[in-house]
Amino acid sequence: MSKTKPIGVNFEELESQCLPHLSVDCVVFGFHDNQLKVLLLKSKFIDEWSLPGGFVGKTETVEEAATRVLKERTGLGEIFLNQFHIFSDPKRSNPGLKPENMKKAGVKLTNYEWLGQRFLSVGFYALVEFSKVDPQPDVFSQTCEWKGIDEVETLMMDHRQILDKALETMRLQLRYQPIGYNLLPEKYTMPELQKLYETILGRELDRRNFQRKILSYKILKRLPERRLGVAHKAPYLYRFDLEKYNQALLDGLSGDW
Amino acid sequence: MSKTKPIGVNFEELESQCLPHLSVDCVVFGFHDNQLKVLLLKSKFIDEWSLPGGFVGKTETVEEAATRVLKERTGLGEIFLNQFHIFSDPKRSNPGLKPENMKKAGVKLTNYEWLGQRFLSVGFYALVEFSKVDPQPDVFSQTCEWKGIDEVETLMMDHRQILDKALETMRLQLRYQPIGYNLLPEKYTMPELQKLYETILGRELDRRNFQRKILSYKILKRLPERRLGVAHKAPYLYRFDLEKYNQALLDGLSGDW
DNA sequence: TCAAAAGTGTTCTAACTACACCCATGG
DNA sequence: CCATGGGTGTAGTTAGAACACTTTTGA
Repeated sequence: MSKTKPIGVNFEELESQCLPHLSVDCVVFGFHDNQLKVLLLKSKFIDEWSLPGGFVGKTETVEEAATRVLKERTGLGEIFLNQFHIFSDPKRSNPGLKPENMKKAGVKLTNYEWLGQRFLSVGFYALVEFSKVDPQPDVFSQTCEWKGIDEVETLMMDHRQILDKALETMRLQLRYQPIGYNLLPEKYTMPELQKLYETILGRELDRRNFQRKILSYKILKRLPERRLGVAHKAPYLYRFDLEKYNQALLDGLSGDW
Repeated sequence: MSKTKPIGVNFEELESQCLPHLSVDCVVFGFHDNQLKVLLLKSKFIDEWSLPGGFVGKTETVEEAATRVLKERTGLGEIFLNQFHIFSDPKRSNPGLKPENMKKAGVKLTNYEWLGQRFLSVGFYALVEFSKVDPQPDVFSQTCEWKGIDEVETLMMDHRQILDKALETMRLQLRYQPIGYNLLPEKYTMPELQKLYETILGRELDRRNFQRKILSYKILKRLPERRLGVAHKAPYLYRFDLEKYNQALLDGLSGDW
Protein backbone atom coordinates (compact mmCIF):
# COMPACT_ATOMS: atom_id res chain seq x y z
CA MET A 1 0.00 0.00 0.00
CA SER A 2 1.17 3.45 -0.89
CA LYS A 3 2.41 5.73 1.85
CA THR A 4 0.27 8.59 3.18
CA LYS A 5 1.69 11.89 2.04
CA PRO A 6 -0.32 14.44 3.92
CA ILE A 7 2.16 17.18 3.31
CA GLY A 8 2.67 16.55 -0.34
CA VAL A 9 6.15 15.09 -0.39
CA ASN A 10 7.49 11.67 -1.08
CA PHE A 11 10.03 11.27 1.66
CA GLU A 12 11.36 7.99 0.43
CA GLU A 13 12.25 9.77 -2.78
CA LEU A 14 13.72 12.69 -0.88
CA GLU A 15 15.93 10.38 1.13
CA SER A 16 17.12 8.53 -1.94
CA GLN A 17 17.94 11.72 -3.79
CA CYS A 18 19.49 13.90 -1.12
CA LEU A 19 22.72 13.82 0.82
CA PRO A 20 22.27 12.87 4.43
CA HIS A 21 23.19 15.30 7.21
CA LEU A 22 23.53 18.31 4.97
CA SER A 23 21.19 21.20 4.34
CA VAL A 24 21.27 24.79 3.17
CA ASP A 25 19.62 27.74 4.85
CA CYS A 26 19.12 31.06 3.14
CA VAL A 27 18.91 34.51 4.63
CA VAL A 28 17.01 36.43 1.99
CA PHE A 29 17.28 40.18 2.35
CA GLY A 30 14.94 42.65 0.75
CA PHE A 31 14.48 46.39 1.17
CA HIS A 32 11.06 47.97 1.50
CA ASP A 33 9.57 50.99 3.24
CA ASN A 34 13.05 52.07 4.22
CA GLN A 35 13.47 48.85 6.12
CA LEU A 36 15.64 45.82 5.68
CA LYS A 37 13.43 42.75 5.47
CA VAL A 38 14.10 39.05 5.69
CA LEU A 39 12.03 36.20 4.31
CA LEU A 40 10.76 33.77 6.93
CA LEU A 41 8.63 30.64 7.08
CA LYS A 42 6.21 29.60 9.77
CA SER A 43 6.21 25.88 10.52
CA LYS A 44 3.11 23.74 10.13
CA PHE A 45 4.11 21.61 13.06
CA ILE A 46 5.34 23.91 15.77
CA ASP A 47 4.80 27.56 16.56
CA GLU A 48 8.11 28.84 15.27
CA TRP A 49 9.58 30.76 12.38
CA SER A 50 12.56 29.64 10.37
CA LEU A 51 14.73 30.56 7.42
CA PRO A 52 14.03 29.10 4.00
CA GLY A 53 16.11 25.99 3.62
CA GLY A 54 16.36 22.65 1.96
CA PHE A 55 18.36 19.54 1.38
CA VAL A 56 21.24 19.01 -1.00
CA GLY A 57 20.76 16.68 -3.94
CA LYS A 58 23.23 13.85 -4.42
CA THR A 59 24.62 15.44 -7.54
CA GLU A 60 24.10 19.08 -6.65
CA THR A 61 26.52 21.69 -5.39
CA VAL A 62 25.39 23.56 -2.30
CA GLU A 63 25.06 26.66 -4.47
CA GLU A 64 22.67 24.82 -6.77
CA ALA A 65 20.68 23.63 -3.78
CA ALA A 66 20.39 27.17 -2.43
CA THR A 67 19.45 28.51 -5.85
CA ARG A 68 16.75 25.87 -6.16
CA VAL A 69 15.37 26.70 -2.71
CA LEU A 70 15.30 30.39 -3.54
CA LYS A 71 13.59 29.78 -6.83
CA GLU A 72 10.90 27.84 -4.98
CA ARG A 73 10.41 30.42 -2.20
CA THR A 74 10.65 33.60 -4.23
CA GLY A 75 10.00 32.68 -7.83
CA LEU A 76 13.28 34.33 -8.76
CA GLY A 77 16.24 32.87 -10.59
CA GLU A 78 19.52 34.70 -11.11
CA ILE A 79 19.73 35.70 -7.49
CA PHE A 80 22.73 37.32 -5.85
CA LEU A 81 23.83 34.58 -3.52
CA ASN A 82 26.73 34.22 -1.16
CA GLN A 83 27.82 31.28 0.91
CA PHE A 84 29.05 32.53 4.26
CA HIS A 85 29.34 29.83 6.91
CA ILE A 86 28.64 26.24 7.76
CA PHE A 87 26.83 25.60 11.01
CA SER A 88 27.73 22.23 12.42
CA ASP A 89 26.85 21.98 16.07
CA PRO A 90 26.07 18.26 16.47
CA LYS A 91 23.05 19.15 18.59
CA ARG A 92 21.40 21.26 15.91
CA SER A 93 18.35 19.56 14.44
CA ASN A 94 15.02 20.82 13.22
CA PRO A 95 12.30 20.52 15.87
CA GLY A 96 9.71 21.10 13.16
CA LEU A 97 10.85 17.85 11.58
CA LYS A 98 11.12 15.87 14.79
CA PRO A 99 8.99 12.71 14.83
CA GLU A 100 7.01 13.71 17.92
CA ASN A 101 6.08 17.09 16.52
CA MET A 102 5.17 15.81 13.09
CA LYS A 103 3.12 12.96 14.56
CA LYS A 104 1.35 15.45 16.78
CA ALA A 105 0.40 17.33 13.65
CA GLY A 106 -0.99 14.16 12.13
CA VAL A 107 1.76 13.47 9.59
CA LYS A 108 2.23 9.84 8.70
CA LEU A 109 5.62 8.72 7.50
CA THR A 110 7.81 5.68 7.79
CA ASN A 111 11.14 7.45 7.69
CA TYR A 112 11.00 10.08 10.37
CA GLU A 113 14.53 9.06 11.18
CA TRP A 114 15.96 10.64 8.07
CA LEU A 115 14.31 13.96 8.79
CA GLY A 116 15.23 13.82 12.44
CA GLN A 117 18.90 13.10 11.82
CA ARG A 118 21.72 15.50 12.58
CA PHE A 119 22.02 18.22 9.94
CA LEU A 120 24.91 20.49 9.18
CA SER A 121 23.74 23.53 7.34
CA VAL A 122 25.48 25.78 4.87
CA GLY A 123 24.35 29.36 5.34
CA PHE A 124 23.77 31.56 2.30
CA TYR A 125 22.61 35.09 2.12
CA ALA A 126 20.73 36.46 -0.83
CA LEU A 127 19.91 39.98 -1.92
CA VAL A 128 16.69 40.36 -3.84
CA GLU A 129 14.43 43.07 -5.11
CA PHE A 130 11.57 43.11 -2.66
CA SER A 131 8.79 43.87 -5.10
CA LYS A 132 9.72 41.03 -7.42
CA VAL A 133 9.40 38.33 -4.78
CA ASP A 134 6.32 36.16 -4.58
CA PRO A 135 6.76 34.39 -1.22
CA GLN A 136 5.79 30.72 -1.28
CA PRO A 137 5.80 28.46 1.78
CA ASP A 138 7.39 25.04 1.50
CA VAL A 139 5.74 21.76 2.40
CA PHE A 140 6.72 22.05 6.04
CA SER A 141 5.39 25.57 6.42
CA GLN A 142 2.07 27.30 6.54
CA THR A 143 3.21 30.75 5.50
CA CYS A 144 6.14 32.55 3.93
CA GLU A 145 6.45 36.25 4.69
CA TRP A 146 8.76 39.20 4.88
CA LYS A 147 9.63 40.41 8.35
CA GLY A 148 11.38 43.62 9.22
CA ILE A 149 14.85 42.83 10.47
CA ASP A 150 14.09 44.58 13.74
CA GLU A 151 10.85 42.72 14.28
CA VAL A 152 12.41 39.28 14.10
CA GLU A 153 12.13 37.59 17.47
CA THR A 154 13.15 34.05 18.23
CA LEU A 155 13.73 31.73 15.30
CA MET A 156 13.82 27.98 15.12
CA MET A 157 17.05 26.19 16.11
CA ASP A 158 20.11 28.31 15.45
CA HIS A 159 18.46 30.33 12.70
CA ARG A 160 18.74 33.52 14.68
CA GLN A 161 22.47 32.97 14.87
CA ILE A 162 22.57 32.30 11.13
CA LEU A 163 20.67 35.51 10.48
CA ASP A 164 23.03 37.52 12.66
CA LYS A 165 26.07 36.09 10.97
CA ALA A 166 24.59 36.86 7.57
CA LEU A 167 24.04 40.46 8.59
CA GLU A 168 27.54 40.76 9.92
CA THR A 169 28.96 39.29 6.73
CA MET A 170 26.93 41.62 4.55
CA ARG A 171 28.09 44.64 6.57
CA LEU A 172 31.68 43.58 6.10
CA GLN A 173 31.12 43.09 2.42
CA LEU A 174 29.70 46.57 2.14
CA ARG A 175 33.16 47.85 3.03
CA TYR A 176 34.78 46.63 -0.12
CA GLN A 177 32.05 45.76 -2.54
CA PRO A 178 29.10 47.68 -3.87
CA ILE A 179 25.78 46.16 -3.02
CA GLY A 180 22.45 47.67 -3.75
CA TYR A 181 22.01 46.65 -7.32
CA ASN A 182 20.31 43.48 -6.16
CA LEU A 183 18.22 45.12 -3.48
CA LEU A 184 16.84 48.14 -5.27
CA PRO A 185 14.56 48.54 -8.25
CA GLU A 186 16.12 49.60 -11.50
CA LYS A 187 15.69 53.28 -10.79
CA TYR A 188 16.01 54.86 -7.38
CA THR A 189 16.98 58.15 -5.82
CA MET A 190 20.12 58.99 -3.93
CA PRO A 191 18.25 59.31 -0.61
CA GLU A 192 16.78 55.85 -1.18
CA LEU A 193 20.21 54.36 -1.78
CA GLN A 194 21.46 56.17 1.29
CA LYS A 195 18.63 54.77 3.41
CA LEU A 196 19.60 51.29 2.26
CA TYR A 197 23.18 51.81 3.32
CA GLU A 198 22.13 53.31 6.63
CA THR A 199 19.81 50.40 7.27
CA ILE A 200 22.43 47.80 6.56
CA LEU A 201 25.08 49.61 8.55
CA GLY A 202 22.73 50.50 11.35
CA ARG A 203 23.82 54.13 11.55
CA GLU A 204 23.18 57.46 9.90
CA LEU A 205 25.37 58.90 7.23
CA ASP A 206 25.87 62.45 6.11
CA ARG A 207 23.71 63.12 3.09
CA ARG A 208 26.27 65.16 1.17
CA ASN A 209 29.29 63.07 1.96
CA PHE A 210 27.39 59.93 1.07
CA GLN A 211 26.49 61.31 -2.30
CA ARG A 212 30.01 62.42 -3.05
CA LYS A 213 31.49 59.11 -2.03
CA ILE A 214 29.04 56.97 -3.94
CA LEU A 215 29.41 59.09 -7.04
CA SER A 216 33.19 58.88 -6.78
CA TYR A 217 32.95 55.16 -7.46
CA LYS A 218 31.41 56.03 -10.81
CA ILE A 219 29.23 52.96 -10.73
CA LEU A 220 25.98 54.78 -11.18
CA LYS A 221 24.39 57.00 -13.74
CA ARG A 222 22.14 59.93 -13.07
CA LEU A 223 19.03 59.93 -15.23
CA PRO A 224 17.38 63.07 -16.54
CA GLU A 225 14.16 62.04 -14.77
CA ARG A 226 13.20 62.86 -11.22
CA ARG A 227 10.97 61.28 -8.64
CA LEU A 228 7.76 63.31 -8.68
CA GLY A 229 4.88 63.59 -6.23
CA VAL A 230 6.87 64.60 -3.16
CA ALA A 231 6.29 67.76 -1.22
CA HIS A 232 9.79 69.03 -1.78
CA LYS A 233 12.40 69.36 -4.47
CA ALA A 234 12.16 66.34 -6.77
CA PRO A 235 15.19 64.10 -6.42
CA TYR A 236 17.01 62.71 -9.45
CA LEU A 237 16.72 59.07 -10.34
CA TYR A 238 19.80 56.95 -10.74
CA ARG A 239 20.54 53.50 -12.02
CA PHE A 240 23.60 51.32 -11.77
CA ASP A 241 26.03 51.26 -14.65
CA LEU A 242 26.11 47.47 -14.75
CA GLU A 243 29.42 47.20 -16.49
CA LYS A 244 31.23 49.40 -14.01
CA TYR A 245 29.25 47.96 -11.14
CA ASN A 246 30.39 44.44 -11.95
CA GLN A 247 33.93 45.62 -12.41
CA ALA A 248 33.78 47.19 -8.96
CA LEU A 249 32.49 43.89 -7.56
CA LEU A 250 35.61 42.23 -8.89
CA ASP A 251 38.10 44.94 -8.00
CA GLY A 252 36.62 45.94 -4.69
CA LEU A 253 36.05 49.42 -3.41
CA SER A 254 38.45 51.30 -1.26
CA GLY A 255 36.46 53.16 1.32
CA ASP A 256 35.52 52.43 4.89
CA TRP A 257 32.11 53.16 6.23
CA MET B 1 39.09 -13.18 10.05
CA SER B 2 40.28 -9.71 10.82
CA LYS B 3 40.70 -7.26 7.96
CA THR B 4 44.14 -6.39 6.58
CA LYS B 5 45.10 -2.88 7.58
CA PRO B 6 48.25 -2.16 5.65
CA ILE B 7 48.00 1.55 6.19
CA GLY B 8 47.23 1.41 9.84
CA VAL B 9 43.60 2.38 9.89
CA ASN B 10 40.44 0.52 10.65
CA PHE B 11 38.19 1.71 7.88
CA GLU B 12 35.13 -0.05 9.16
CA GLU B 13 35.53 1.96 12.32
CA LEU B 14 36.14 5.14 10.36
CA GLU B 15 32.99 4.62 8.36
CA SER B 16 30.94 3.91 11.45
CA GLN B 17 32.25 6.96 13.27
CA CYS B 18 32.35 9.60 10.56
CA LEU B 19 29.75 11.48 8.60
CA PRO B 20 29.49 10.41 4.99
CA HIS B 21 30.25 12.83 2.16
CA LEU B 22 31.84 15.46 4.36
CA SER B 23 35.46 16.31 4.97
CA VAL B 24 37.59 19.22 6.09
CA ASP B 25 40.71 20.52 4.37
CA CYS B 26 43.15 22.86 6.04
CA VAL B 27 45.42 25.44 4.49
CA VAL B 28 48.11 25.83 7.12
CA PHE B 29 50.20 28.95 6.70
CA GLY B 30 53.56 29.48 8.28
CA PHE B 31 56.22 32.13 7.82
CA HIS B 32 59.89 31.27 7.50
CA ASP B 33 62.92 32.71 5.72
CA ASN B 34 60.84 35.69 4.70
CA GLN B 35 58.52 33.38 2.85
CA LEU B 36 54.94 32.34 3.30
CA LYS B 37 54.79 28.56 3.56
CA VAL B 38 51.99 26.06 3.40
CA LEU B 39 51.88 22.56 4.84
CA LEU B 40 51.39 19.81 2.25
CA LEU B 41 51.17 16.04 2.18
CA LYS B 42 52.44 13.68 -0.48
CA SER B 43 50.14 10.74 -1.18
CA LYS B 44 51.28 7.15 -0.73
CA PHE B 45 49.18 6.03 -3.64
CA ILE B 46 49.59 8.55 -6.40
CA ASP B 47 52.26 11.09 -7.24
CA GLU B 48 50.44 14.15 -5.99
CA TRP B 49 50.45 16.62 -3.15
CA SER B 50 47.44 17.58 -1.14
CA LEU B 51 46.29 19.69 1.78
CA PRO B 52 45.97 18.16 5.23
CA GLY B 53 42.41 17.01 5.63
CA GLY B 54 40.18 14.54 7.36
CA PHE B 55 36.70 13.32 7.97
CA VAL B 56 34.12 14.70 10.34
CA GLY B 57 33.07 12.61 13.32
CA LYS B 58 29.40 11.92 13.81
CA THR B 59 29.28 14.07 16.91
CA GLU B 60 31.92 16.61 15.96
CA THR B 61 31.59 20.13 14.65
CA VAL B 62 33.62 20.86 11.54
CA GLU B 63 35.78 23.15 13.67
CA GLU B 64 36.55 20.28 15.99
CA ALA B 65 37.39 18.06 13.05
CA ALA B 66 39.78 20.66 11.64
CA THR B 67 41.36 21.20 15.05
CA ARG B 68 41.87 17.46 15.41
CA VAL B 69 43.45 17.21 11.97
CA LEU B 70 45.78 20.10 12.74
CA LYS B 71 46.77 18.63 16.05
CA GLU B 72 47.70 15.41 14.26
CA ARG B 73 49.65 17.10 11.44
CA THR B 74 51.42 19.81 13.42
CA GLY B 75 51.38 18.75 17.04
CA LEU B 76 49.79 22.06 17.91
CA GLY B 77 46.56 22.76 19.74
CA GLU B 78 45.11 26.25 20.21
CA ILE B 79 45.55 27.09 16.57
CA PHE B 80 44.17 30.18 14.88
CA LEU B 81 41.62 28.65 12.57
CA ASN B 82 39.09 30.10 10.18
CA GLN B 83 36.42 28.41 8.16
CA PHE B 84 36.19 30.09 4.79
CA HIS B 85 34.30 28.08 2.19
CA ILE B 86 32.64 24.81 1.39
CA PHE B 87 33.66 23.13 -1.84
CA SER B 88 30.86 21.02 -3.17
CA ASP B 89 31.41 20.21 -6.81
CA PRO B 90 29.74 16.79 -7.17
CA LYS B 91 32.65 15.60 -9.28
CA ARG B 92 35.26 16.29 -6.62
CA SER B 93 36.64 13.10 -5.10
CA ASN B 94 40.04 12.09 -3.88
CA PRO B 95 42.01 10.14 -6.48
CA GLY B 96 44.43 9.05 -3.77
CA LEU B 97 41.54 7.22 -2.13
CA LYS B 98 40.09 5.76 -5.31
CA PRO B 99 39.86 1.94 -5.31
CA GLU B 100 42.04 1.48 -8.40
CA ASN B 101 44.84 3.61 -7.02
CA MET B 102 44.78 2.09 -3.57
CA LYS B 103 44.65 -1.43 -4.99
CA LYS B 104 47.58 -0.60 -7.24
CA ALA B 105 49.48 0.35 -4.11
CA GLY B 106 48.60 -2.97 -2.51
CA VAL B 107 46.04 -1.79 -0.02
CA LYS B 108 43.44 -4.36 0.92
CA LEU B 109 40.08 -3.13 2.13
CA THR B 110 36.50 -4.21 1.85
CA ASN B 111 34.93 -0.77 1.89
CA TYR B 112 36.67 1.19 -0.81
CA GLU B 113 33.25 2.53 -1.64
CA TRP B 114 33.10 4.71 1.43
CA LEU B 115 36.44 6.32 0.67
CA GLY B 116 35.60 6.70 -2.97
CA GLN B 117 32.26 8.39 -2.39
CA ARG B 118 31.50 12.00 -3.20
CA PHE B 119 32.94 14.39 -0.62
CA LEU B 120 32.04 17.96 0.11
CA SER B 121 34.86 19.68 1.90
CA VAL B 122 34.87 22.56 4.33
CA GLY B 123 37.95 24.69 3.80
CA PHE B 124 39.79 26.12 6.81
CA TYR B 125 42.86 28.20 6.96
CA ALA B 126 45.20 28.18 9.89
CA LEU B 127 48.00 30.48 10.95
CA VAL B 128 50.79 28.85 12.89
CA GLU B 129 54.22 29.62 14.15
CA PHE B 130 56.51 27.85 11.71
CA SER B 131 59.17 26.78 14.16
CA LYS B 132 56.70 25.15 16.52
CA VAL B 133 55.30 22.77 13.93
CA ASP B 134 56.40 19.17 13.79
CA PRO B 135 54.97 17.99 10.45
CA GLN B 136 53.48 14.49 10.56
CA PRO B 137 52.09 12.66 7.54
CA ASP B 138 48.72 10.96 7.85
CA VAL B 139 48.02 7.32 7.01
CA PHE B 140 47.42 8.09 3.35
CA SER B 141 50.63 10.05 2.94
CA GLN B 142 54.31 9.39 2.82
CA THR B 143 55.52 12.84 3.80
CA CYS B 144 54.31 16.05 5.31
CA GLU B 145 56.33 19.16 4.50
CA TRP B 146 56.32 22.91 4.26
CA LYS B 147 56.33 24.34 0.76
CA GLY B 148 56.94 27.94 -0.18
CA ILE B 149 53.70 29.41 -1.45
CA ASP B 150 55.39 30.27 -4.73
CA GLU B 151 56.79 26.79 -5.21
CA VAL B 152 53.44 25.05 -5.00
CA GLU B 153 52.61 23.50 -8.34
CA THR B 154 49.63 21.31 -9.06
CA LEU B 155 47.78 19.88 -6.11
CA MET B 156 45.41 16.97 -5.88
CA MET B 157 41.77 17.52 -6.86
CA ASP B 158 40.64 21.09 -6.26
CA HIS B 159 43.20 21.71 -3.53
CA ARG B 160 44.90 24.38 -5.55
CA GLN B 161 41.64 26.23 -5.76
CA ILE B 162 41.16 25.81 -2.01
CA LEU B 163 44.62 27.21 -1.39
CA ASP B 164 43.98 30.19 -3.64
CA LYS B 165 40.70 30.95 -1.96
CA ALA B 166 42.36 30.71 1.46
CA LEU B 167 45.02 33.20 0.40
CA GLU B 168 42.43 35.57 -0.98
CA THR B 169 40.42 35.34 2.22
CA MET B 170 43.46 35.97 4.38
CA ARG B 171 44.39 39.03 2.30
CA LEU B 172 40.92 40.40 2.74
CA GLN B 173 41.07 39.74 6.44
CA LEU B 174 44.32 41.62 6.66
CA ARG B 175 42.37 44.73 5.70
CA TYR B 176 40.34 44.84 8.82
CA GLN B 177 41.99 42.55 11.32
CA PRO B 178 45.48 42.27 12.65
CA ILE B 179 47.15 39.02 11.87
CA GLY B 180 50.69 38.16 12.62
CA TYR B 181 50.40 37.16 16.21
CA ASN B 182 49.83 33.59 15.14
CA LEU B 183 52.50 33.53 12.46
CA LEU B 184 55.42 35.11 14.24
CA PRO B 185 57.45 34.09 17.26
CA GLU B 186 56.85 35.96 20.46
CA LYS B 187 59.45 38.58 19.71
CA TYR B 188 60.18 39.96 16.28
CA THR B 189 61.45 43.10 14.65
CA MET B 190 59.50 45.65 12.67
CA PRO B 191 61.21 44.66 9.39
CA GLU B 192 60.22 41.06 10.04
CA LEU B 193 56.61 42.00 10.58
CA GLN B 194 56.75 44.11 7.47
CA LYS B 195 58.12 41.23 5.43
CA LEU B 196 55.22 39.12 6.61
CA TYR B 197 52.71 41.71 5.47
CA GLU B 198 54.48 42.16 2.18
CA THR B 199 54.50 38.43 1.62
CA ILE B 200 50.82 38.02 2.33
CA LEU B 201 49.86 41.02 0.26
CA GLY B 202 52.26 40.20 -2.51
CA ARG B 203 53.67 43.71 -2.80
CA GLU B 204 56.22 45.98 -1.20
CA LEU B 205 55.38 48.52 1.42
CA ASP B 206 57.18 51.66 2.46
CA ARG B 207 59.25 50.93 5.52
CA ARG B 208 58.50 54.20 7.32
CA ASN B 209 54.83 54.36 6.50
CA PHE B 210 54.41 50.76 7.51
CA GLN B 211 55.96 51.37 10.88
CA ARG B 212 53.86 54.44 11.52
CA LYS B 213 50.65 52.71 10.53
CA ILE B 214 51.26 49.56 12.53
CA LEU B 215 52.27 51.55 15.59
CA SER B 216 49.17 53.69 15.28
CA TYR B 217 47.07 50.61 16.02
CA LYS B 218 48.81 50.45 19.38
CA ILE B 219 48.61 46.69 19.41
CA LEU B 220 52.30 46.12 19.89
CA LYS B 221 54.90 46.97 22.46
CA ARG B 222 58.48 47.88 21.76
CA LEU B 223 60.90 46.02 23.98
CA PRO B 224 64.14 47.49 25.28
CA GLU B 225 66.04 44.65 23.58
CA ARG B 226 67.33 44.64 20.04
CA ARG B 227 68.10 41.93 17.54
CA LEU B 228 71.87 41.57 17.63
CA GLY B 229 74.30 39.93 15.24
CA VAL B 230 73.37 41.86 12.12
CA ALA B 231 75.84 43.90 10.13
CA HIS B 232 73.88 47.07 10.55
CA LYS B 233 72.00 49.05 13.15
CA ALA B 234 70.31 46.64 15.54
CA PRO B 235 66.53 46.73 15.18
CA TYR B 236 64.24 46.81 18.20
CA LEU B 237 62.23 43.79 19.16
CA TYR B 238 58.48 44.03 19.52
CA ARG B 239 55.78 41.80 20.84
CA PHE B 240 52.01 41.93 20.58
CA ASP B 241 50.07 43.46 23.42
CA LEU B 242 47.68 40.53 23.59
CA GLU B 243 44.90 42.42 25.28
CA LYS B 244 44.85 45.20 22.73
CA TYR B 245 45.52 42.75 19.91
CA ASN B 246 42.45 40.72 20.78
CA GLN B 247 40.39 43.85 21.16
CA ALA B 248 41.48 44.88 17.68
CA LEU B 249 40.46 41.45 16.39
CA LEU B 250 36.98 42.12 17.68
CA ASP B 251 36.68 45.76 16.70
CA GLY B 252 38.45 45.57 13.40
CA LEU B 253 41.06 47.93 12.09
CA SER B 254 40.31 50.85 9.87
CA GLY B 255 43.01 51.00 7.28
CA ASP B 256 43.23 49.80 3.72
CA TRP B 257 46.33 48.29 2.30
C1' DT C 1 85.77 53.09 7.31
C1' DC C 2 82.21 51.42 4.66
C1' DA C 3 78.05 48.99 3.18
C1' DA C 4 73.72 47.74 4.81
C1' DA C 5 69.80 48.44 6.99
C1' DA C 6 67.50 50.60 10.99
C1' DG C 7 65.53 54.94 13.47
C1' DT C 8 63.18 59.23 12.77
C1' DG C 9 60.72 63.44 10.48
C1' DT C 10 58.69 66.46 6.78
C1' DT C 11 55.94 67.66 2.97
C1' DC C 12 52.32 66.93 -0.23
C1' DT C 13 48.03 65.13 -1.47
C1' DA C 14 43.78 62.73 -1.27
C1' DA C 15 40.03 61.35 1.43
C1' DC C 16 36.85 62.02 5.00
C1' DT C 17 34.14 65.20 8.30
C1' DA C 18 31.39 68.77 9.29
C1' DC C 19 29.01 72.26 7.98
C1' DA C 20 25.68 76.27 5.13
C1' DC C 21 23.24 78.00 1.53
C1' DC C 22 20.00 77.82 -2.04
C1' DC C 23 16.23 75.51 -4.68
C1' DA C 24 12.06 73.02 -6.01
C1' DT C 25 7.64 71.09 -4.69
C1' DG C 26 2.93 70.09 -2.68
C1' DG C 27 -0.08 71.45 0.65
C1' DC D 1 4.15 81.16 1.32
C1' DC D 2 6.22 77.85 3.98
C1' DA D 3 7.79 73.43 5.62
C1' DT D 4 10.30 69.68 3.84
C1' DG D 5 13.91 67.69 1.97
C1' DG D 6 17.10 67.65 -2.26
C1' DG D 7 21.19 69.80 -4.95
C1' DT D 8 25.64 71.75 -4.49
C1' DG D 9 29.95 73.90 -2.37
C1' DT D 10 33.73 74.85 1.00
C1' DA D 11 36.86 74.87 4.94
C1' DG D 12 39.24 72.00 8.34
C1' DT D 13 41.18 67.68 9.62
C1' DT D 14 43.25 63.35 9.19
C1' DA D 15 45.35 59.47 6.89
C1' DG D 16 48.34 57.90 3.38
C1' DA D 17 52.26 58.35 -0.12
C1' DA D 18 56.65 59.88 -1.22
C1' DC D 19 60.83 60.92 0.15
C1' DA D 20 65.98 62.31 3.02
C1' DC D 21 68.92 62.37 6.53
C1' DT D 22 71.16 60.37 10.44
C1' DT D 23 72.63 56.28 13.29
C1' DT D 24 74.41 51.85 14.44
C1' DT D 25 76.58 47.62 13.50
C1' DG D 26 79.80 43.73 11.75
C1' DA D 27 83.01 42.88 8.48
